[in-house]
Amino acid sequence: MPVDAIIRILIVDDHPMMREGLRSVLEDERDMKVVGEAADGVEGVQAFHESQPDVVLMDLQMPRMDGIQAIQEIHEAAPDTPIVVLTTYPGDARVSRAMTLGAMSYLLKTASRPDIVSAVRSAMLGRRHVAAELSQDVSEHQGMEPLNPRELSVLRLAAQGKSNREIGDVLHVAEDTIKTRMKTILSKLNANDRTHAVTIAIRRGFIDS
Amino acid sequence: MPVDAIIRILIVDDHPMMREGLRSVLEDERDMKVVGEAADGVEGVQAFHESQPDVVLMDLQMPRMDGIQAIQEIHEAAPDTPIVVLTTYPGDARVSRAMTLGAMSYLLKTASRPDIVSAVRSAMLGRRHVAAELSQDVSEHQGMEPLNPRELSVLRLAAQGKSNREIGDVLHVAEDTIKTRMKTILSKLNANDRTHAVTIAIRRGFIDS
DNA sequence: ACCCACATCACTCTTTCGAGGGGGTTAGCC
DNA sequence: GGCTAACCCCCTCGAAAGAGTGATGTGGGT
Repeated sequence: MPVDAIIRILIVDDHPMMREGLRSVLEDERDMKVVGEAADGVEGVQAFHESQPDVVLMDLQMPRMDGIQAIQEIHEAAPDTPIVVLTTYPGDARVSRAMTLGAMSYLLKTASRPDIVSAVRSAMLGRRHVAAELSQDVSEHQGMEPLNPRELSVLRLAAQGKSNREIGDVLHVAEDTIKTRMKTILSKLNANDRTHAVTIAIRRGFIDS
Repeated sequence: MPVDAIIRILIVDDHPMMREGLRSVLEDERDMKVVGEAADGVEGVQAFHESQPDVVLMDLQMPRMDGIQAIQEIHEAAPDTPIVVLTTYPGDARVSRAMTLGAMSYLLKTASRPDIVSAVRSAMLGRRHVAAELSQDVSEHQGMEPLNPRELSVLRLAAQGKSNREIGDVLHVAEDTIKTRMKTILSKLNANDRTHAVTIAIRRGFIDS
């Protein structure tokens, strides 16, 4: 560890201009240095091992491996390295997942220069932080049961315009089983019908469109 | 017009780091100058009138006034000023709309430094351009009839979990009318059912989630 | 005047949904 | 052994949805 405690940072984001902006802002700080950049999750994990940063700035929504999985892999390899998520809002479900899987902070891309800098510093001190705009939304939904994997499969197929019968065929179970699942889904998401359920699930980040 | 033909640029994007990156990249070019920045559509239109740029770099998906509307207003005020859209992919419908309303080029945020610089230069020369990843998707759907305003209203209400009867009540028409509309929607979007239609419409950018 | 896109409504018929009940099996946890 | 979670299945029934077909009105263009 260097005496001057320079904070070594890895940036993972698939937008070159965003990386450019982050690099420029962070390197303006005397005690920060960007030691690596990556454009997707796979590159990110690899770059992490190569550059051994003190902090990782990570986007979600990237090609190949998404940020969630990259967070998981990096966190497993180095549980003490703080990961700061910096992304456009993808729904409370993804925020919760990211935080559960080891993210230290969660910022929106609308964050200003000081927001970013101070998030990195706070993360180095082990302080967890979630952007105010998010924390409300996340806490609103906390306590609600999340959808389990089976329910997610059913909902994804429903989103593709499949009937309960067709979903049953795909998943090799009876149509009645799908009906039961669908009822649970509607109840968990507080949805009026399957169409509403899909809308909610997309908005909240349970499934992709 | 200055003798050296300096290209004066306005950046409109709600992500400060993205603006920072763009500014840094563009100002590296000898003949380019960023003369204004704005964080939403309202600010963007205002900044346009104040700074009178030669080119506008515009994000869609912004608070207050979105990029589509801002493009429209700027294009009405100054039809000769090229507008370069720079955004994450919001579906072919929005690309088409942006281009129709006066955008000169359409880039993805995954665009690299040279992509951006050359897009600005091309735009100055009046060359229309759409990122390759998009043009395929857009041309695939071109020729297909787009949804008209009434159909959009119906679909939006369906996405909220309303039945045909309820949609009819809201729009003050008979349930049968909604059924007819819904059939047209399903046919236009090539959807199996209303749930599928909503998924497709969100993906393609006809409606928001 | 004619065409045409848009909007509205009606009637029949079949299928699917979703609400409401009722079961049952594994597997792991303490 | 109890307990819970995640699965799976069955039945009824009324309310929707969606396919098919046809009709009327209206405003804008040419």
